[in-house]
Amino acid sequence: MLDLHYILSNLEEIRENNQQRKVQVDMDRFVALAEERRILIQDVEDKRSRRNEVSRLMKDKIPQEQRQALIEEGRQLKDDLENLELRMKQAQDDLHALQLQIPNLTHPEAPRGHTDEDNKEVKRWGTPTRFDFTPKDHVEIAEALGLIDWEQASKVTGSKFYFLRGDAVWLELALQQYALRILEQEGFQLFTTPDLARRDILEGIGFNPRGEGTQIYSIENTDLCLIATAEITLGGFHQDQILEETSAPILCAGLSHCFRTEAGAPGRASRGLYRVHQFSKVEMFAFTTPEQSNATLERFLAIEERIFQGLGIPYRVVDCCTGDLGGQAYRKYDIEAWMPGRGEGGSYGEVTSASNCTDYQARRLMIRYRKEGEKKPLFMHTLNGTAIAASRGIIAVLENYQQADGSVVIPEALRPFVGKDILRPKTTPASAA
RNA sequence: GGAGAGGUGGCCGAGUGGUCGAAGGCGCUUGAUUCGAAAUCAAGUGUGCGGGGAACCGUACCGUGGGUUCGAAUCCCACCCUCUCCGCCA
Repeated sequence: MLDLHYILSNLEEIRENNQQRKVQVDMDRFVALAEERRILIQDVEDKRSRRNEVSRLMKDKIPQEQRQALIEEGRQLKDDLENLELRMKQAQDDLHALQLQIPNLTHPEAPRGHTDEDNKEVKRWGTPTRFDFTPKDHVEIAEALGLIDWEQASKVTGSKFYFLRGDAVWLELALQQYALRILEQEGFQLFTTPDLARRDILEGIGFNPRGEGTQIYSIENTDLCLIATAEITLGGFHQDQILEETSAPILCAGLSHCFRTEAGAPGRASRGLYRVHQFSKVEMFAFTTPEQSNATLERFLAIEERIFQGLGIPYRVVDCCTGDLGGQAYRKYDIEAWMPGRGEGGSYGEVTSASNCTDYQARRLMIRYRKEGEKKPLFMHTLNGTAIAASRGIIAVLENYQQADGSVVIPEALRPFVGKDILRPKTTPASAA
């Protein structure tokens, strides 16, 4: 959410930005509602002021006649207020709803464009893995190794769910541990977070849990939702707090499950683990001062690169264009890992995403800090970035490290956590079914 | 899940209808004292919203949402959360 007064005094900039970001908001209506709200607030406060005055007069001993007149006036004020307050609240709610639709401002260097095809590749690391055999995709590899069960999952939960089994369990835990170890070294506080959060936290972070096409599962008869990312719980952690400037940047790493309905995201390049309803993820989150946030985004990207370089997985970095930023982000970098089994002859697939949300989330969640010499508390900046999404990490490992005989070599960095160097197809038929 | 107690400012804690944005204490800031510090003394010290160039003025906020009343931190109702005991359970 952007600041109301900033919007009103920079209308042209906002209109232009909305257009760049492919978001349509009726700004004329916004301005009209803002004015209506202002007038109603003024009316309401005038009435309240008189009401307080009347009650102040009445606490002293006064002639019965005067008292009766004041009581009458008080009753009248009460009726008037009831009506005015209702209209004020309506105007406020309507304005707020529109305000939420207005996307964040955009970093001046973010590429302009409409779709992810306009994202700008800023870096490549490694070269796409070459094989002297025809590489398989992770679904086939996992099948041969007995690592993922889709069929039984479909009975239990329906499509786009899975059971990891056998060594895939170690692999998933290994990826999490590997990432968490690095983040601890980088000075992050580690968390495992709730997998659910209240609706207003989701909304504060910028998710819309209601309505058609929502990505969010809701829990019936409660105000809780399954989280789509630990960004939600970590960001909500400091809601309504005023923090010390000296504590910034606050770096948090959270492990959680992530749940996504994936409404309206069919087929395409979403085979296997690529797009699923549930996965586990280690997420980075930062609360920073405004001066720190740009550098912190670069730092997040550097950490993500460290993680994928450590795994020896080739990747490229893209600077996301205006149309692909989402509402909250001021700037966003994605890492796309090389996935040999993806598409025809392999392609890069998104594995991380790091965003600087500036004060957009903090304003909604009231996360502030006190700056030396400033009277008013200021909004913090928030950033989030993927350390490792286990599901896509598994894809990248299986596909890049597959061998001609169907086995998969475990990347050096993961071996201490997996407890083995190589995953081999079972030579004897699996007895457990 | 059952019984009881409770949720007040950065923290502790008083307050049962108007004199309460709220006593007192701690903390913090500034000043006095001191060579300096501690101790002591004095003053200040919440947030949002509206207006204003500003000083400031108005308004709201005592877990959340409703209600009673001319007037609610205070009375009533519902919900949420915390603590203690019991039950259940990983």
